[in-house]
Amino acid sequence: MAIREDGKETRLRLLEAACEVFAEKGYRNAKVADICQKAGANVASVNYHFGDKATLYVEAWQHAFQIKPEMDVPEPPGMPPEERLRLQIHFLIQHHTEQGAMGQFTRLYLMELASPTGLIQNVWHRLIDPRRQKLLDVIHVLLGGSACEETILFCEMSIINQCRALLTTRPDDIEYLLKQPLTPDLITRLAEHVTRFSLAGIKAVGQLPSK
Amino acid sequence: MAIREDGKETRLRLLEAACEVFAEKGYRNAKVADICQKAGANVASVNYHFGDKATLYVEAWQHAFQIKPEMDVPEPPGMPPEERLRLQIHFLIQHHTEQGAMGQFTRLYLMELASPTGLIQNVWHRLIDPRRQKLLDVIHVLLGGSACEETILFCEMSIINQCRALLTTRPDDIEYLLKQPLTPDLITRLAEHVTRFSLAGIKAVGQLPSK
DNA sequence: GACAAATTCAAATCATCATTTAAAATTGTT
DNA sequence: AACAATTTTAAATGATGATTTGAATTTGTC
Repeated sequence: MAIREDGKETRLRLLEAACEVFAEKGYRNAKVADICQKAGANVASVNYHFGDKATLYVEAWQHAFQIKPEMDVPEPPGMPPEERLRLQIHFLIQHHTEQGAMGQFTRLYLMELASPTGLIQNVWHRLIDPRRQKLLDVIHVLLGGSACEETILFCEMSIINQCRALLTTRPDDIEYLLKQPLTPDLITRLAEHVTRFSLAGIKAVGQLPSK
Repeated sequence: MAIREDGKETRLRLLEAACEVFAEKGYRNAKVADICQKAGANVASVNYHFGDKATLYVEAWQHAFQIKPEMDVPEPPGMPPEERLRLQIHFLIQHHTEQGAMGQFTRLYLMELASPTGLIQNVWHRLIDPRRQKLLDVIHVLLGGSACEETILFCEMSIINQCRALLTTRPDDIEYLLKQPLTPDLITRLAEHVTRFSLAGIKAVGQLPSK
């Protein structure tokens, strides 16, 4: 019986192409044809290897997450919470312009946050919740421990939504809003701004009596 | 020569239905058929009265903005900048769940911010810039006057993107993220959070040496 | 009431994509 | 080399939605 292995290569190329295209366009706007072309494969290959576009999306997610080790934000023990928050924010904001697996995953992640497909419900908890928990932990510490859960979650929203913007807004519009070209340096400054802005925000809402 | 006027009524119903549907679904996900059904008109009427979906979108924008007077955030003279910022934030966040013309325009506006169509470039400046300028003014004052333009624009992004989230995130996801049902009361608390968070953020980045 | 212009309507057409099909090509095994 | 399972391919099919068409219908004017 013949057990060919060459199909697995195509499958892999499809996964990688899918990551790129989904990360750039989002699920809805990504065309199966584009993915196949980028992968150098026939349109029918998506159906052959994955069944349909939705399944390809889910598998692309899982594939992008394979590189998990380098995905994690480094957190040396003893690092002050302010610094941990800074790292997480820079991580979210900067990686979306980065080449490589890490940037790709971040783009995929923020894209799903921006316009959720609901297709990865199962995958989501396993992949995202641990990362989310880290952010919540830092916020919790920064709030001073006495804050109610709602406050923590509100702060999380404030931070995530500031970070999301870079992804969900067209580059043209960002340049129009900020009145300057979107350089890596600008992104760094923006990350720094979001950090300071959010640190102060957290401290401020932490001083209120919790409900 | 006959000059019938009854067509104008249909045109108006189409505009109002278009506002609602576009505001709810965004340009891409809004179906011409849905708009027509809501307006009680035939599908062909969009073509007859407006030419195509894109033109209908632009005209819906202009229509939604007709109610301009009540659109403006009230700003009694002598009101402290903190209070002016609070009003603007509550305005942005709360109106998107509100009935009526004001809420509709806010939804349309935030929806275009969330996924820009690029169709209303011409309309945008005339309609949005004055409103945007008000927010920038308040931020400028709160920053203490010595801040560079980039800082002002960064703060604007921070605030707008916090407000956008409520619109660009599916209600289900908001409830999941915040772990509670999305009631008007929750929205009020969220608006209050964004206000405090942002006020502190602005004050903090205003104390840095400007570049 | 009859006419002409304006408006509505149901159905047809187009365009865009995802998905399926069935034939052709390739690979591993003998 | 021959064969069978696997993979690729071009072309067909389907589904969804926007747009167009041309025949009714309605309205204002005479």
